[in-house]
Amino acid sequence: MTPMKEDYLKIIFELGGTHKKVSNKQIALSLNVAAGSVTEMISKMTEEGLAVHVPYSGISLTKKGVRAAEELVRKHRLWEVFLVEKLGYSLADIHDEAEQLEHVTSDRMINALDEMLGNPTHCPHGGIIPDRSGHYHEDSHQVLNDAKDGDIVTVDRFIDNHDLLTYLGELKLDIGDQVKVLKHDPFEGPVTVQNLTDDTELIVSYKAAHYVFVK
Amino acid sequence: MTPMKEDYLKIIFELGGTHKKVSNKQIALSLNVAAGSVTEMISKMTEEGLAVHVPYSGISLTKKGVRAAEELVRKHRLWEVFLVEKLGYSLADIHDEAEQLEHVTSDRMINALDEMLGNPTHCPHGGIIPDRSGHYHEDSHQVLNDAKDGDIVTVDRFIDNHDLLTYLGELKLDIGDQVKVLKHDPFEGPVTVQNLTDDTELIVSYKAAHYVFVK
DNA sequence: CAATATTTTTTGGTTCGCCAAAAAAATGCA
DNA sequence: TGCATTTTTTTGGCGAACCAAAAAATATTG
Ligand SMILES: [Fe+2]
Ligand SMILES: [Fe+2]
Ligand SMILES: [Fe+2]
Ligand SMILES: [Fe+2]
Repeated sequence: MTPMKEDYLKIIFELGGTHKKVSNKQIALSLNVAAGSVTEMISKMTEEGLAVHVPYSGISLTKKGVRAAEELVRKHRLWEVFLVEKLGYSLADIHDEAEQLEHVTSDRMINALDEMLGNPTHCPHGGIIPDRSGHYHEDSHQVLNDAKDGDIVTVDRFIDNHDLLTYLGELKLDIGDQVKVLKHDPFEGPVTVQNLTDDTELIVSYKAAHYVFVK
Repeated sequence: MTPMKEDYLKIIFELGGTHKKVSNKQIALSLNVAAGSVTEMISKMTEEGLAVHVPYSGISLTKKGVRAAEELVRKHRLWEVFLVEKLGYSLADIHDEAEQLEHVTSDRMINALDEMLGNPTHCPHGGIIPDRSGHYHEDSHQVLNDAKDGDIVTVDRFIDNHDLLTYLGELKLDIGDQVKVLKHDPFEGPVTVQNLTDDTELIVSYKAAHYVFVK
């Protein structure tokens, strides 16, 4: 198992490789590699029993692959909690550091870290942390953009992309905030919401409104 | 800068590359690589201004190389403190984990970790932790084997090799213990000492007695 | 001061991951 | 259905780091 192989595994998992087939192109785009590199890496992962590949059709994970991916998500998110809680990092800076740490973390280390942090259930972006046995179930599915005008919702989870987080930070929109949806502009225009927590009005871009989960 | 290059740098530093020339063979032996691989890697490090290489004579570090090596030693040792203090690891298990972590640790991260740990000055094996600006000076130089029969000395530092630490753990010889040297057997035989801390008699192998520093 | 032994460098070759471009297959649409 | 577009796979090649074995340089020693 190598860092790049681990990243392929994790990305297939995140793209839905547990329950559906993921395309070569999606993987190539997500990892910023050429399509040919994906074909090659996937064939190795197939030999190792981590993935199933039907040529020209798509890629999905085996049980073993899913288990390994959960383990990585667990490591990634626990390190994120550590960076925020213990080292005073801000939300936008933790992802890249955790991306490195996850690949050099033994089972023993991650379990000790988990305990030290008090067995947290969510990462700082609101994602669920799989437990020791890999149980994992992302819970919020509604996206801010899907909320109707007039709805009052609670911000629950962010996709952890650095630029998005920086943008949301500037907007002062945090996890846990209650917001009232005021209006959706047409033609993929922004969503205007009122943050009830500090009573300010925010204009959230169409794209960002798809990366903010609410309930 | 790559993990392997970093390990070359650190080993040259530890073999004395700051003040003298280190041989190709020493490096190859320490890193378990072929001599040819060392020649190759060193030539890259020379191009990058990290090392100075006089063919057939030896290798030493430039100022830049020394600075980078100190940074790595600092990262390595701070992670070791973390593993013991925060995650409950034992002395013998920390080196290999720290060996991985050191290569994925940003300056920001290590400084935050340093602060979180209360700016420790020594790693769990008794080695000095260079400060933020890289100041570093290993202080104890006398080795257990050099102490004369009858001397009473304090155990100060161990070379952090897993097998050595396991052996010393079985012997119940810890850093801080006061011991009285009883006798040196001839022909590279063991050193017999009395541990004044718990009043037991220990027989320490000739080789191990070179890896235990005292004052 | 040779002759031998050791150390170092050079050479030729491997594997791993990556890429660009060509070829093949699947898909979309007219 | 048939042609064009998109996606995927295949091919040929590259750089990094490794090795084993050959060649060159240095060191030891009788
Ligand atoms: Fe993340
Ligand atoms: Fe990663
Ligand atoms: Fe160590
Ligand atoms: Fe290392």
